[in-house]
Amino acid sequence: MGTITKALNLLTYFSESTPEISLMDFRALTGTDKATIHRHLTELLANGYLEQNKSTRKYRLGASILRLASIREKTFPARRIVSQWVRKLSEETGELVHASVIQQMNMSPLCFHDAGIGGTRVYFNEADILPLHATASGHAAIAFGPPDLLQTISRSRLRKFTDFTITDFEQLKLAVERTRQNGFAYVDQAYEQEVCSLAVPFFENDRFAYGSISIAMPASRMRDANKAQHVRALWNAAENISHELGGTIPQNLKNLWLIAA
Amino acid sequence: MGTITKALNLLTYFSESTPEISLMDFRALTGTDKATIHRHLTELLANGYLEQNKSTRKYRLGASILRLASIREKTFPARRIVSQWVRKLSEETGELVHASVIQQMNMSPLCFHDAGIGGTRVYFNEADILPLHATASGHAAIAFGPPDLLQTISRSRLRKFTDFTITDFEQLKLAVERTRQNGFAYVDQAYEQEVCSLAVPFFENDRFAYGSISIAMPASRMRDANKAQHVRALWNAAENISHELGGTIPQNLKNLWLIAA
DNA sequence: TGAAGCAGGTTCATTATTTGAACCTTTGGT
DNA sequence: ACCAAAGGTTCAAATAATGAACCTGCTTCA
Repeated sequence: MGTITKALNLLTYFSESTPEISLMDFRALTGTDKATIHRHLTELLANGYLEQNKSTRKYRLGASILRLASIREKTFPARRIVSQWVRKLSEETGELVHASVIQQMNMSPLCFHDAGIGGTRVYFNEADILPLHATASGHAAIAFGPPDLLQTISRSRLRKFTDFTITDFEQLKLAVERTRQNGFAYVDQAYEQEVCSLAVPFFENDRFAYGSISIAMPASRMRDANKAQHVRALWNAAENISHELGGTIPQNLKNLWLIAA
Repeated sequence: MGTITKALNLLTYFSESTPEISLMDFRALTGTDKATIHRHLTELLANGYLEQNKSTRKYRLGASILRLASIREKTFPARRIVSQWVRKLSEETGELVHASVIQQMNMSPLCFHDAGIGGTRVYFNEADILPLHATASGHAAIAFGPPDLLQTISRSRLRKFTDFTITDFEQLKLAVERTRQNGFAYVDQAYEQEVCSLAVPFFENDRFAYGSISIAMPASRMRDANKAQHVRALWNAAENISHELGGTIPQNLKNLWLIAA
């Protein structure tokens, strides 16, 4: 792991519940020597990726991040585009909907929306990163994303989150194959207990998925009838998102969708 | 300059007008060897700070930045707080208003708003970083911000932007002293031709300025009458912003404002 | 009040990582 | 099918990152 990654890794410890972190906190979190951490923090500070609370000396995320986020959204408004469809889908279905993009070995959430009609709610934290092997989002990404994803995953251990989590690579390959044939991913309680989810990929080019959009719901509310309905709604959203992102659904996948719908 | 800074520096080349950059572009921009740049880009890519356009192989800002920005705004909503006052001030005065935070040797813009009533408009690019010595924002920051700022500046050359730019450190010290005594900064066409600006600091603690809020206007529209009015409006905005950020205006500065108002 | 404890921050010799010239590979144009 | 240009990789040389030890300033408690 290079120095850059080590430094950037420090930023990932911030979250809604942990907005400020001290030097010693970082040492406890990372196990690295405090001199090293301090130098990394200083450099991040100098570049505006962190700010320091002058009285507590704790660090928080800095203003440079906002500047960059603003540039990205103005020039490649993936979040804005995706979020309107996520919201629409959530309001139509009454379930939690989220969209995530492929990042290395994980799915990084772009946005989510919970219309929250039902009595039980699925918890979702935008700051969390989702594993590829244990979520419908991830399966959709593996099935329709960059072809090297599967191979990359094969080199790492598959963490067990629940009793349903797939931890065997061959089984994962089967699940991915099923996803390819169905044109959507379905994962049942493999990441969180009592939560199952559906997902389909969206595209910013005409080759590999850029990310996926997913409906997560309490297992108790999942019926075959609404499952088919949800999948159709997801396909529709994915088509619109891909179009607005300047991408297209690959022909073979599109055919699948047309036949099934 | 450490490796981290070199890598993060690559991100600063992105802007609204340059949303995608290729490896060779980077080489031309930085002058560094392409192997080095490539490794840096790969590491930024792996951490989601960049994404790669699969067809052109060019790089663009990544989704991790959005995630971090979202966390920062949820836990320390400086931009949201500041932007409402910036907007209000712009609408009241009909001029361009912007707020920036102190970052190392520069001011990093948080947000701006241009009510655009006048025939001539001041151009403002959110992605640009403002020099401390040549802008009212900067003078306000030096005068009321961390005490080491002046010393840091003394070690670097003061770049000449226009014929009015202060390039002599002693002169800058005088201008800062004047700013301290007035309780606001006034800079006349020192950064851009025909643009002059007023600025006052705001605080997120009770010691040193966190940033400054500024009105920029065509030199032709600047009159002593509206200047006094603008300064009062800025003071009011700075007081409100500081309060919402959890900071307070230091007593000596507050006295100045009370007497002058 | 003053001594101890602790967190933040700094130094410097050691060590490991970054670096870039040269090389290989892929892509796009003619 | 070729060439040129850009993307990407390798490996010895050089430079920058590392962490134990040290310093400093703040808080706490006898």
